[in-house]
Amino acid sequence: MTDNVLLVPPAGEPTPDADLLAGLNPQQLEAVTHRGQALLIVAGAGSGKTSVLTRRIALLLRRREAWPSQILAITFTNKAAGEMRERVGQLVGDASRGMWISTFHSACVRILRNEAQQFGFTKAFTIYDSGDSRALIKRLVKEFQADSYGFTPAAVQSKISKHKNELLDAEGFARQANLADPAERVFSEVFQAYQRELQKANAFDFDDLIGQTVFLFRAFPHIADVYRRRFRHILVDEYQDTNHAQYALIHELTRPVAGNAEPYSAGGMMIFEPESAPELDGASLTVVGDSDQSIYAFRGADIRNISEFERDFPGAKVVLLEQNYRSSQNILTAANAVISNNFDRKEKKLWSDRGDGDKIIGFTGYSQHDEAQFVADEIEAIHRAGTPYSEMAVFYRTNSQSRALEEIFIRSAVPYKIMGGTKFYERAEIKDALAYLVAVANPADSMALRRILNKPRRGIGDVTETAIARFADDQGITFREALSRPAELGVGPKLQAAIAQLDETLTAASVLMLPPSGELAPPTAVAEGLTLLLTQSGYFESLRASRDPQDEARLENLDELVAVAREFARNNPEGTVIDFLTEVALVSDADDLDDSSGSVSLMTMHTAKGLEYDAVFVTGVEEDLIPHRISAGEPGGPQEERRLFYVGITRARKRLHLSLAMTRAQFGEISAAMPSRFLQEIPAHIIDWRQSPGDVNSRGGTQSRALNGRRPGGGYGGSGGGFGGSGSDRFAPRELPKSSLKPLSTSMDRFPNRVPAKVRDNGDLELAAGDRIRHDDFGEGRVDAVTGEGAKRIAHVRFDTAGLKKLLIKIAPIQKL
DNA sequence: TCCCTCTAGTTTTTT
DNA sequence: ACTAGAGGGA
Repeated sequence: MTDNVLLVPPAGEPTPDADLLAGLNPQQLEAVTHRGQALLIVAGAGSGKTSVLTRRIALLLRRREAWPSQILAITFTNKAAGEMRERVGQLVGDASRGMWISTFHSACVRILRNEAQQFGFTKAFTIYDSGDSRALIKRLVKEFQADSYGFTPAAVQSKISKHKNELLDAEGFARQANLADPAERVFSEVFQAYQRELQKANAFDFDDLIGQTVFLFRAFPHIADVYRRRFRHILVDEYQDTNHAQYALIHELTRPVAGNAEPYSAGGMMIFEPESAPELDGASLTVVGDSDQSIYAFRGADIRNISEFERDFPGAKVVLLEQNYRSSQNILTAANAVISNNFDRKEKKLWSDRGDGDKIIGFTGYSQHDEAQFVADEIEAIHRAGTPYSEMAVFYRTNSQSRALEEIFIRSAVPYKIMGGTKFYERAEIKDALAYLVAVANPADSMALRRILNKPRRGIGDVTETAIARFADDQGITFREALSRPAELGVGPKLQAAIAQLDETLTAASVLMLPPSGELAPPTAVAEGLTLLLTQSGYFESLRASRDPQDEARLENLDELVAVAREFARNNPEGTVIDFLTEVALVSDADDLDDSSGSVSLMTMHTAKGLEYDAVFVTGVEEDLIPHRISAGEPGGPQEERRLFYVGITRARKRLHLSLAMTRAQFGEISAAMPSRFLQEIPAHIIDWRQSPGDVNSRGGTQSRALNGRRPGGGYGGSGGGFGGSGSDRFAPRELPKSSLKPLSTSMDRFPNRVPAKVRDNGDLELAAGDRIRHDDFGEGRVDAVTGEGAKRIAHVRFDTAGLKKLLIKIAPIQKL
């Protein structure tokens, strides 16, 4: 550690801090100014917790209660960390430099890089993302024939992850495992082999980053003490989503420091203690959270961490923030009504003084595309009324739901951006390129080497790969070292040449990116090294020569990656390959949100946590989706789903739309969907149904199972819920027309907005203002105007019946008349 | 070793 | 509906 490690804050006149306390309500004020060992801020959605957290930090700095280097703030995403850093910076300026504001994972990486050599790793360790560890586990499952015990790689991976989150490592598991059970024994073997491979590859998986840090602290108390002395104020955001390992980490860090320390070395730096060092109190801990927003139990988050905080930290102060500054009252009423159905929760009611606001808008589509069309139309209408696209978001439960939305958005020329889904860094070509970098930065990582061995095609297959691995084993050298001795591998001359070529390429890149000790690589080294690797390996060339049209996009993606590397160099002039790889490994979906892009954001409700928008669309509000089918069987599942829905609702500032479809295609099959039970938990009078489930039922002529199964004894409109139609259209079961008994398939043909699987291409169809056109779904209309260029030309069409629409000329199902 | 065809599983959420 | 992976043939 190179930063200041002062124990006593510097003396000095406190700077006026009235601005930091201005505009806070009494509870917020308390949360900002309370001083003590432990503080729990129970912050309902939209209650200004980020503001409270940043002001609390700013006040500590402004009043000279702490050096920046004594502050550790943990957030859930890198984006949240960046935002917090910026906001603290705005309040106190340069004084904010030197703070650690990061995610659990980033903070642990930083610690591990300092201390890795203490337990058999090097500073250059790599981080395996889930895909990497899955690949490794897959190999091991095969090797140990664990599949014959019913273990899939996915199952093994999640089991290992669960244990690690509980701080049970491979050895620990083996010690307490029931070895009489062959399945358990084979799992234990795979677990141990997995851990050995990681260690051999000088790599950590995501869970290890946290778990190994805790083990490090427990095994080497003097190292832990370094960090305990350093961090005097620890703040944790989204505390309800911490898992056991993270909880343990916080506990380790907030432990008091024992006296009489010996001189010791840490992070390569000698630190001397006076003989009779006084015992030091544990760091002051502030956690912020809301158990109603706990949505990560599936990955080990333990709600008890927050619900039992007061027991864990006796004397803790608890502050409750209930006033909501984000949403209008109707939205909050809906949110409160929904969440109050969860039993076993502390009563908490959000309230707002901003008035009722608009009603919640409901819509039921015939199909998912119909639903998507409603969303697109509504977005256009709101946009025309003056709300920028970037202030709108569409949420869904599962990533696969984004497809239908995307198809309709493209056709309707709604600018959108999908967060998550197939992530940039998970694309095969990007992973390949990164594997090249890893192969240089961390030669111990044979996984990376195996990945690039035959990319591009070099004629190196399974047989040759095994030969290399065996040679390495026999000689007691690494996989990487084996590559530099091709002649001894016992493979043909062609293969020898190919291997030698790869070896040369890696060596050349290594010279460029990792100059001999002491020397600093130039900032551009990473981008240049990457280009060199991809060029000299023939990777670029093979893509360019390919006839596969997708390879063009892959080339573009790689260009993008090189650009990312350049950008990284600009922001981190001293950043190494390792730093670059670390950053890339730890970015998440929520991180690359670009608010200035002028696009509507599409994302899962999980990704939406912590964000807010003027207008929010929660789509697919159906049984089996939210709550998701799989959650039904899990203890606490439906309750967690309800919290997830609650999170979705509370993201909206002014306008909330809840939509669903009568039918939904999944696995290529169309099936009927039922309205979600959560819909009925919202008071009927605050929902304005543009088209209620009842409307669709009677008008569309489908006898929907959706409504059959749901009818409570007293019919709809009973206590506190139900699907009121808009006005006179109110749904009444007895009004169902006879035609409603038609088979589903017949009426299905009439469902509007079916989207063909293949994208249509109108070539360079020319349209001008005044032209008449016909659209497959919307009928005839007149072109008002044409905007945009080339493939992105957009026709603004006034349809005779369907009204104003924007269409992407190239792909819209239209004909000129 | 590569390429083609067939099959099976997929879609819960993620640092 | 789609895709990754397996398996068989060149």
